[in-house]
Amino acid sequence: MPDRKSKREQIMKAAEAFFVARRYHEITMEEIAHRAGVGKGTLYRYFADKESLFHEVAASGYDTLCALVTSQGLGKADFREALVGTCEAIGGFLRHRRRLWHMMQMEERRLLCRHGRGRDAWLAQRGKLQEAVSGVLRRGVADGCLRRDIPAGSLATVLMGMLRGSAHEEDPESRLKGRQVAALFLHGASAAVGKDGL
Amino acid sequence: MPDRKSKREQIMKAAEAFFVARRYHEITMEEIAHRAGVGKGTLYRYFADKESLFHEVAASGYDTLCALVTSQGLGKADFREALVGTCEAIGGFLRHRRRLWHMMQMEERRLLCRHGRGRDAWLAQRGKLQEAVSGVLRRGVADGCLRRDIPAGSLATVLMGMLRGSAHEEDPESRLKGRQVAALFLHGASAAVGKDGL
DNA sequence: AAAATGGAACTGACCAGTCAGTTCTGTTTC
DNA sequence: GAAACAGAACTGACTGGTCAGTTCCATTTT
Repeated sequence: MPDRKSKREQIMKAAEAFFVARRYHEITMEEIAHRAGVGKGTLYRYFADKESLFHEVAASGYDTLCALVTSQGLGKADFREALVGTCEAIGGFLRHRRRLWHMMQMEERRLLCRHGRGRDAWLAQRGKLQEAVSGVLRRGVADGCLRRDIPAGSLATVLMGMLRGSAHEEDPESRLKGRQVAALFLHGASAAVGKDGL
Repeated sequence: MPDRKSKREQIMKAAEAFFVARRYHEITMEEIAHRAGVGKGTLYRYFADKESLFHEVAASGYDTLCALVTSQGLGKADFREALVGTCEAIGGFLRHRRRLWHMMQMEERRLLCRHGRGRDAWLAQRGKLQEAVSGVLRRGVADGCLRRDIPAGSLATVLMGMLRGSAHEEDPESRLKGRQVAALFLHGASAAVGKDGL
């Protein structure tokens, strides 16, 4: 039945379910083991300790997110399509896996206070996402669609903030769609703008 | 010397210093007591337990933030000034007290998973901030400066996201000023915009 | 003197991580 | 094909340490 790799994933899945719902110190390894359907000792055959397990689950979120942006954003030929794709990809992730995102933030905070390999590896992964989004925007600059006075990196950070903000909205009615955020990002909230915007 | 109220603040200040730097379970009440220059027993004369202490520190962040927006944003007569003031106030807070903000996020997550008075009180406080920012924007709508097709509340959420995003930028060089974020919010990142933007 | 405090000592709950013993799986031998 | 074997994978009871919260009393403050 499940080979080694899939058992690892099975453990991570169980761990994620708990870690995203409660705080680190409120989760016991026993619970995780139980949910994963393995013995407690088995956890330690796959992960060095609780901290590593937490870290790996958090880090996996970046992998998912990067893959999404790469396929939905960088993959598109037209800049506007790429922008909307990026917004939809990131927005969807933030909406459906909000708690995982929060877990990533917690892990980030922990790592950034420290120094060394763990910190650098994390920053590298975060940088990859930043780079992917910036890549989409740089194409917009090259196409003459985006202003040149603000670096693409800064624009990317702001765009991601907008997406995070709008994903934060509880009420699905008043939550902006990816396309709307993209339009807002492009043309702003000023009144002097056509309805559709893109 | 210090009266009851100021000793309470002294404890909260010490607690904040620890809680923003490490995780909940990594902080001991003894450390906090020591840093605050009080006995461990005394902590429990001011706060019911560790959880309450954490909560009160986190909640105090919202008080500060609301006060800032009210004075720097809602206080201004002209909409554009109010917008810039709001951006600078929130941006400054997020930059200088980033870790406190993060602590607030953690507490929020904890409370939103639950039900009852704690949750409602927190949402009320968060609502006050949202309301303050929306208030500034509603004035913009009334003045005809802002588009009417998106509710002020949604615009406020997006604006706060932009501010959070730009405050997140480590490098002070490439970090956008409050005024720039305001301009970006108003007119977007599209190339068809004058340099200054406001 | 009454109230508040510092801080040491204590208690009981809790849990990460360990390890001796068990089960599973694949291989070799007869 | 079955018996014997090897060792990897797994298990869960156990241990040692930690820490929140309490209690107590000598000391300070009001």
